[in-house]
Amino acid sequence: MTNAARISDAEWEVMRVIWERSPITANEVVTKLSETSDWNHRTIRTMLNRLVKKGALSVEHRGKTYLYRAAVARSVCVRKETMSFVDRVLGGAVSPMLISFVKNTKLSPDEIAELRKALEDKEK
Amino acid sequence: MTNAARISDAEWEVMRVIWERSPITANEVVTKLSETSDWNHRTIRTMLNRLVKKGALSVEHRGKTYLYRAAVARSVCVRKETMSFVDRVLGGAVSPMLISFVKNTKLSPDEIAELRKALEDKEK
DNA sequence: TAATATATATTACAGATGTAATCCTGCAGG
DNA sequence: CCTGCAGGATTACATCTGTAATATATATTA
Repeated sequence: MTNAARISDAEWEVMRVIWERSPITANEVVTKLSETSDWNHRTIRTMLNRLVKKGALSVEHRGKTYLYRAAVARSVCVRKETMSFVDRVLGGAVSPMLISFVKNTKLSPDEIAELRKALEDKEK
Repeated sequence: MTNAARISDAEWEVMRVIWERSPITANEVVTKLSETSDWNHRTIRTMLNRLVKKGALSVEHRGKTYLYRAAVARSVCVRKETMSFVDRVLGGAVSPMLISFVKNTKLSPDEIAELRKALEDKEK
């Protein structure tokens, strides 16, 4: 799927579950999402169908049930959404956002170290 | 406006112009946006109206024209959108995004320095 | 003063989204 | 063998969004 359709807010919720444990049945998705949301199972099925139609998921007939699996890489979708976010909300300016996040987010020592290293590599 | 309605993608474009130079007339918004988009002026007016209805803008009758000004602070909206983005797309995990951005974004030496400084402050 | 230009107000309309309800169908149980 | 149930397929429906078109009011100009 080179140019996947846009994934909506609610659909991201579903995709995150599927990226975490793919392949997965509709029922498993419903069960998993019940822990964190109060969507009706019909609603979840609707989103699964739409995601298939959008090409973000693929289905495989497995007995009486379908098996869903992600058809687009999480990293690709994340990157795309991030770019869109940076353009739309920040007007394309990435570094103010980075600085603001570094200042306002709790980061572990490891994460700080990794960021420093990335910056050093960059400076060369 | 404590809890403003959601600002849509296209509306962000308009809001960015208004935050930059508020108060501003509809015409000035149209002119400004013509530089970067090819929206019909009708379209822009529609968005201005919707933004007023949403409480994101306020209007003041000034002669034959209206003067628009932002009714919500940019920083508040940016923060809100950012939080929503981090939750939805990253599942709440900020640092992988930061690292990925540092690695993949062109940053000026000044920006790098500022980031390093923010990290140092953090380490204490 | 009537026509024209300009700005605002109202209406339109299709596709996306959130949120399901209803219909259909094959398998398991009585 | 018939029936209800678990799942999938189809349909629903109000809002929101993108993208304007049409209508109306007002100000300026001939």
